[in-house]
Amino acid sequence: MTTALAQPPKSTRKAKGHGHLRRAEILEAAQRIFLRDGYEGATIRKIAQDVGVSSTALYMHFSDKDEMLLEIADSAVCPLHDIISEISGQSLDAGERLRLMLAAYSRFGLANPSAYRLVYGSGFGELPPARQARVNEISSRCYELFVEVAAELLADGRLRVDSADLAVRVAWGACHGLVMLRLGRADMAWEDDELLIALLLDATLGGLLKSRN
Amino acid sequence: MTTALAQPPKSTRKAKGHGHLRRAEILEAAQRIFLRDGYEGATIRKIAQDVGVSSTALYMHFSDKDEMLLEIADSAVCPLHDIISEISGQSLDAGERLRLMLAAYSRFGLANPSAYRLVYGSGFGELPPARQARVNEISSRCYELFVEVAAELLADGRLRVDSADLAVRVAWGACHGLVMLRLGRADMAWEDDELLIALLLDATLGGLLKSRN
Amino acid sequence: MTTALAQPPKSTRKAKGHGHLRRAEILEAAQRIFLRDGYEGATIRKIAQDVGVSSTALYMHFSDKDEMLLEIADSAVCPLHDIISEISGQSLDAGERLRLMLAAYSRFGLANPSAYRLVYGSGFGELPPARQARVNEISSRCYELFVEVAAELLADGRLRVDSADLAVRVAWGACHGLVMLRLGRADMAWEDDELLIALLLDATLGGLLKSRN
Amino acid sequence: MTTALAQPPKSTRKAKGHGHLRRAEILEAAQRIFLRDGYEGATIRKIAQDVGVSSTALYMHFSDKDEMLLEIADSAVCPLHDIISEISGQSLDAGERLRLMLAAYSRFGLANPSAYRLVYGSGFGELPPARQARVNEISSRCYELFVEVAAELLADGRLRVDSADLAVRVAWGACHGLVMLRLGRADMAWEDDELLIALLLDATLGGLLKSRN
DNA sequence: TATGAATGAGTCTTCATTCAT
DNA sequence: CATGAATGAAGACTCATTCAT
Repeated sequence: MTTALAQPPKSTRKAKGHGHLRRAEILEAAQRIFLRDGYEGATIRKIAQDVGVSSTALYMHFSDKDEMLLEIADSAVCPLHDIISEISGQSLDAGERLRLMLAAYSRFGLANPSAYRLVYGSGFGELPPARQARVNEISSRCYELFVEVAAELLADGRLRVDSADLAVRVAWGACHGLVMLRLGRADMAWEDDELLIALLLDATLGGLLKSRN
Repeated sequence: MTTALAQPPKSTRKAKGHGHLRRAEILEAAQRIFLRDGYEGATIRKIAQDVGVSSTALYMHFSDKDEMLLEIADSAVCPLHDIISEISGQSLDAGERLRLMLAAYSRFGLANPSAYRLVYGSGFGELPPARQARVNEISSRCYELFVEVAAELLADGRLRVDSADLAVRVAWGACHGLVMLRLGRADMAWEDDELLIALLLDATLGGLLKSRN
Repeated sequence: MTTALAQPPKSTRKAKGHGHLRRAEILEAAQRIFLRDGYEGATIRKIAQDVGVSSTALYMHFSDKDEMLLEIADSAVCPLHDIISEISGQSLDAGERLRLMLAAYSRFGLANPSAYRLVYGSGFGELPPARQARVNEISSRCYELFVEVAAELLADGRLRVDSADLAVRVAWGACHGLVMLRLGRADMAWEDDELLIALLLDATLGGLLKSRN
Repeated sequence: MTTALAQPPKSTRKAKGHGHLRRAEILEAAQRIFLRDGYEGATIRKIAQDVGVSSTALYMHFSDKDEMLLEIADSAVCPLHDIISEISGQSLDAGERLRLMLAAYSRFGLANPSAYRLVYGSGFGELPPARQARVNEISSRCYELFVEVAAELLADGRLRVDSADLAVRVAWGACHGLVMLRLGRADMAWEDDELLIALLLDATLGGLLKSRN
């Protein structure tokens, strides 16, 4: 998948010792902090200090705090999209494909809590509307892949509901919820992740798809 | 359900000549604002102004902004807990009971976005650990009701898995995810809420419970 | 003249030694600095420091930097308006009255450089448009008094031009220019102020008014 | 008119392969921006960007932002000085000449608000004293031309006052004021500029000069 | 019990300027 | 001659919190 945002200017790597600084370094730190402290909690100063430069320096590479968020969100889901997209292209039974995609999605969420939260965990007015819209757009990219497969299933008469969107939202929602709960309630003792995923997908997809015979 | 914190001295009459003011009044305003403007957006001053007192006055009743949050979270889920608890007490088939409880839970989330978010939407380190722990405790109260019923089902051999906890987490997770997605992605066109809930529960519980015969 | 803005809350004069602080004190300092350093140069911090309080403290009394400007401007011209208004009410020949009013206006400008500049010296985009509008409104108050008299003269057929506005603008402009030049070019050696004023008014009004016979 | 500062090395060809860049180009852009956005609004970065070079590059030609200002002020009044100087050289009646010069001066101010303001609108401590002195010097250049003619008139016994300086200051002041008012109060509805100028000069010079008979 | 006044730390952002290259 | 990267100081403003009263 190609991303409009994730193209750092590949600037000449200057002498490290001198404190010259590149986008990537900033992004890295920013991601860490964004994900640790949330959007409001991630202040320019914290990020700058974490990188070891002045706050002003960040403005050389990003015009805005929001621009950083966007780029981080973007690069955070890129791998996820790639994984799912790859599965989506395999020549497997559509039902199986959807299952694998959702499993991969959930697995990614569990394995990359901060990235996941950044993209899929917002949406409650913590972001200025314009930015939220762009995050939404990013977060929709996987959704669209899901819908493609679901549409295939619908066409084959294998969906128990009459809308690919509806089916996907339910399944996606279920995965999303499990991931969020699992990540958010670290205080609970949780089963093995794979078991959770399998169980959830068995249950959900079992109810959504007609069994092939 | 009884709540440790929410016991305002209902005796004192309001509109006392001097503007004497009680916890409850403040909480009420605070809740309104917390739920409207989010955690960061709810400033002490806004709340104080809304109640009609000085910011200082709030500190006479609450030691902290966070203490208010906690109490609000507490009172926000009280009704939810009551509803679910009530269902839990009905003499219905356990499977049906669980379904109704989960449906009521989801319905409440969809109908009370801010309250829901306040209690179930945190958990990513945005709160100081001690506070998060208390929110978790609050958020666990419904979970426990769910587990009770699931335990019943397990005892009756009607669970497809060998753990009431496991089953509940999957089902709860699914509901949680759908609610969060639905609330967070206002930009998407969504089906009728009842349809979503029904579909989700059909699918999920269908996979989790053995069909009674 | 009554002024909407200039009504400080007469707050109880707290123990001076304690650092309690009133509007008036702030205004005083703000005026000094506004007038010394211009609108852009008058920073909240400078003012606060000058008063001896934190920057935050200023926001207790004024919602805005602009609000301070406005209030200062307002109170700065109040006396001027009063003086001119008083002359305007005297039972003198209209021509003489106009002359006295303009003379008083010029005299005031020369005697109160900072106040004069604050109100009459802006207008080149240094202020945000909304504030400029309000300053303009303030600065128009004397203008209107001038026009009243000029209208009288016009009605009496004593104006060489057919518009009271036109006449006033020319005369006012001339006074304004002399004041600004005199104040702005401290490096030049200037004659006695009264001589300047007299000369200017002789010349200007001589050309604007028909000589009474 | 010759200017000490404005002598760019006209030899170097533009569009030199490497983007070599000369004072003149920078000044040009700087002037445009200074005049459009005012002193505070004209930032080094804007100018640099407008020219198409890095901000750093400007410091190779000017030591300071203020140095640029000075040079711009200088070149901004050059045309004005030229016009007035030209009139001053015509073989006309001295009274008429003065009138034409003042009219041209006023016309220029009205037609070039920012340039006018830059040179004649300062003088209230917004500039560091050293800079102000240099601006004053620039702004005095027209004044001197005025005085020359007034001296002629004085020698011919045609001045109603006994000082050429005095007469000029009054007349100049009047013009200055009308221009400033006209430019600064865009909110007022103004008559035709020529009418204003004519009226002002009729009145002022009428009072200053003895009528030739 | 309540308050008006005050504060210090913090928010994002912009500026003129400099340094090593 | 020119630059990209960086900086320190400053801009207005807001926050939760704390005094003395």
